[in-house]
Amino acid sequence: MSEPRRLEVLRAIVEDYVHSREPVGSKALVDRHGLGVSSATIRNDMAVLEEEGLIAAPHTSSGRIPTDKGYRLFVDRISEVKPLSAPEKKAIQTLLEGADDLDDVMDRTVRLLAQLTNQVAVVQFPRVGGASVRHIEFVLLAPQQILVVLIASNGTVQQRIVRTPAAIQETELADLRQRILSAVSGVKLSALPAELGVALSQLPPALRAHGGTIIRALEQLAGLGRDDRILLAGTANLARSTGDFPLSIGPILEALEEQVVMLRLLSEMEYDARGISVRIGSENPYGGLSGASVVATGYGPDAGAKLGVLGPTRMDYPTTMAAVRAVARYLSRILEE
Amino acid sequence: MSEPRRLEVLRAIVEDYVHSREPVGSKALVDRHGLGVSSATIRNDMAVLEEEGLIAAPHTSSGRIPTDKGYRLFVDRISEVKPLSAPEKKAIQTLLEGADDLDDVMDRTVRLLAQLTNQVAVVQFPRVGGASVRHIEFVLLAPQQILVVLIASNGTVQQRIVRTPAAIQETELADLRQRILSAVSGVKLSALPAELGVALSQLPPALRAHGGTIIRALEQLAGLGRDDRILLAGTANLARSTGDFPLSIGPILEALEEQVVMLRLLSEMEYDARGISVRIGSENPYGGLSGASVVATGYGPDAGAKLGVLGPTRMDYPTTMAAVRAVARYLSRILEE
DNA sequence: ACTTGGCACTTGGGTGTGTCGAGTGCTAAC
DNA sequence: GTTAGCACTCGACACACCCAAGTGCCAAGT
Repeated sequence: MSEPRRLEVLRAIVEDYVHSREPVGSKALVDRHGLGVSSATIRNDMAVLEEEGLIAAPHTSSGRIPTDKGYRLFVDRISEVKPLSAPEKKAIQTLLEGADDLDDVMDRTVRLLAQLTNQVAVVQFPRVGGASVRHIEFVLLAPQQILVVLIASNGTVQQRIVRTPAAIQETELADLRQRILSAVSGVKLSALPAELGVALSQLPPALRAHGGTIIRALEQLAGLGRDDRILLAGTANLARSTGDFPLSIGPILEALEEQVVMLRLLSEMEYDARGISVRIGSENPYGGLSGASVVATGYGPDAGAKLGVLGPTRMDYPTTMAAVRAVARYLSRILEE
Repeated sequence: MSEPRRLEVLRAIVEDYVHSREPVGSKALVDRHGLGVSSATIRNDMAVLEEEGLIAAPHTSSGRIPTDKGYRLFVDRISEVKPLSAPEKKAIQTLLEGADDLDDVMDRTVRLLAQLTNQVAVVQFPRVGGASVRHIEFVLLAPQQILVVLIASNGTVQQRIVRTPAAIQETELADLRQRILSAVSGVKLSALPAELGVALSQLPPALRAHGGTIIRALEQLAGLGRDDRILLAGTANLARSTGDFPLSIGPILEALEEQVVMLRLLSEMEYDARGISVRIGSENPYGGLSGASVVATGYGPDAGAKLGVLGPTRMDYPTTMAAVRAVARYLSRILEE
């Protein structure tokens, strides 16, 4: 009863189950995969695998299906990420290169990923934390209304309209802009709040009141910037695989809709040597997502922003992982320019 | 066999079916609703209603369910929009007033609507077409890179970064801004392209090249503004009512994901005297949405932007219509300030 | 001209039974 | 450590059956 063969059996079970959706028995295994042993031997192997908690039988004397633990072992030790085909790579590249806007790039990416994997795709907007301040602009819209614009070095633009308690002069505003801009130009967005605090304390008292209002707005722009936005695509793919999910897909849709949940989910993933993170079924922190798996990875300069897909536990991990990795790479490259 | 009673029967069938989900029979009708006649009479009425295509029997000798046509008659002639309860109104108001940002308002609105109706809520961002130009700003980010910002009177801000073929001076840019702004300040966004064309032709030749680049960007900002964005909430509500939809919910999720489809859908709705538009089942143009009904209305100054909910044909129309109308009103009021 | 009671008929759903096939676990032999 | 064989277990399916709900229609009543 050799160890390598047992792993081979597990791999075969996973692969068969993934594309038949049905419990797989010992006989079917020896038929489909040319293992050089008889079904009885496989049965013995399967008994051991079951004892180890890697596979389970839905009911007495039916075939076996992989457990979450079984998938985990499969992903970690058995499977190999299989590279995408050349035409696929080509398609990814041309599609992403055709985008003009950052919004457009992200939109195309998420759709592409959904289509490629036939699952729900999730991408998080690039984090602005690593970017720095490129420009700041204040525009007086009305005596007590100021448009505050913050442009980051990665091309993202944040804006917000604030009301000031008292009227402010155009010249006064220009002065403020000059002072604040010179204080924070080139500063990393993550360090912006601190620098703004310093800048505020150095303002002449006459400018303090309005300066405070504006600086608070800037802090918000830097903080809750675009990096807390996520994009979804392919939710319809969930419906196709009804039955793959133990419960209904309701809780999953709920989770997807709650950006906060998804953000936490993505940020909590840990990355293995291959740079891809997989959360399988019950490994997911949020209860509604047991029965679902998440395959994600980081992208961009410091891999700070995340992107990934969500699908049934019974998913084709090698292909999915390949697609996720490939899309992340191409996206990183596009964003670099 | 009086006409009024037949309508009463139809109403009773719709109401019963809506909250029992089961075909309703003649006996159950006389029991639950105190119609002063026997079940045999009701049967005769139902036979007529069936002949008129207002109700149908799923199989021989089972109860009847309303057809799309039946719902239509119900909505048009029988039902009354029932006002929301005072606490509900209060809740809407306080929730919406707590928002600070336009984005925040829209986000709260769509969630609110989903929760109120237990269905999928859709809101379209306010149209900018009716709004006018409040301010224009050009920011020189790099010698050949200009940030173009367009602020509309309704508070929406559009921005875009354009590259110019040749370097441009700060002073030159300020001059351009001055000329263009004075030409289009206060102009309706819908009329902006025309006015920009005039402005361009009046520019001194030296400014033409850069001016053209910038003006093209402005045109785009005015055109494909925020009004083509929609927000969704409550998709999980679809899952709860599996079985209400003849097919799977897949096509519906697909349609919801395609902003273009939803935008067309919303814009094509026609509004009756009550100002609320209802599309029932097969009345929907897009095939994937047969089996679903849409209740929508306009909001904002000229009711140009739309908002509504999507749910199973078997929905509680009076309550849903009331909720949609109420939310639209409160939203309009909030946006006015 | 409606309304009503009565009755025969239809049908989906639930239940119980029997059969079939896939699959297991175990034991004894190789 | 592997294999063949065998008894056993279930789920899935088909079939028969009955029941309750409901209809359609007819003849009688108002």
